[in-house]
Amino acid sequence: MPRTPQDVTEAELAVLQQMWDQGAVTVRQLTDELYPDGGSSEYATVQKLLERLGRKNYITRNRDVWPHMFEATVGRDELIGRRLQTTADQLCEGSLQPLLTTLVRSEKLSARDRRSLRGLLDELDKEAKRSRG
Amino acid sequence: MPRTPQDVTEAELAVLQQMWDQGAVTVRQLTDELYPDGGSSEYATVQKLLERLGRKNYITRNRDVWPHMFEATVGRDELIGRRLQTTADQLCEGSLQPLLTTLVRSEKLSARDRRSLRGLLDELDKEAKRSRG
DNA sequence: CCACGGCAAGACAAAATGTCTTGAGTGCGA
DNA sequence: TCGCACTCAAGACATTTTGTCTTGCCGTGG
Repeated sequence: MPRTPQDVTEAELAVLQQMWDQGAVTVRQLTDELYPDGGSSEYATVQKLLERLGRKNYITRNRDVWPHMFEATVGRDELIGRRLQTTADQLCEGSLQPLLTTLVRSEKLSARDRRSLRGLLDELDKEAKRSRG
Repeated sequence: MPRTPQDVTEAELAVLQQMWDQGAVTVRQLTDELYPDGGSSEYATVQKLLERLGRKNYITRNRDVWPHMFEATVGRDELIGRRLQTTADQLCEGSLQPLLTTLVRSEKLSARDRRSLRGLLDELDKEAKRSRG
């Protein structure tokens, strides 16, 4: 029963969050944010995390500037989508429908949430009508 | 940066799935299903997985029968809910709303899907009104 | 040129996770 | 009753993951 690693680990995610907030950043910037009182070892840690994120194609590295600048190539939304699909694959044979149902049923959904969801559905209706002709 | 273990690992999940399908089961039954050509060591593996699931309170063990019978105390839906919340916590500051949006956008919802979703929302509205007033 | 910081590659340690070993306990049939 | 096969329980173990660190090289600015 082989185990499958995480798409993005917690430490890697912390790096991504910074990039989502700040756009292109250097290793130094990331280190200062993530390990405010860190020394040179933490710097190397961030380097390693970036290397791993790079290997997974979740970021790009601009080598034309000095120091190198890093940027996320995956957005928060896309990562959310991946996680949802993973959950669906593991628990619902790949179907997202049960997730949707669970979410909507979840009582944490406020009246406002419901309203905005309706709006979203309206948009989809319009879109469907338009593309249908 | 401490790492947090998974709620239910893949192997543990395989055990849970069996229980969801079959209800109360013995270690032997699980082993035969999960490791069709397995020997005595796989049996022990399943035992260990059950022990860990038990420690997390995801199953119960009936010691009054021989051999012991095991049963899931967590449902598929509940586990889905936990996973969704985890994703929300990690990527959306705990809010489920972005997950909902992502789902509705990503899944190609048919007109019927949309209608049934609206119906579900109507129910929730009614419920809210009822409990409020 | 030289000190300072960035870069790269790999070593490392702790933890997670799937698996296995072992010894004792339990019930059934000869 | 005894033997036997099966179950239970606890812990040891191997591998992988993951966060961290060490080290040596390199480029740049003073």
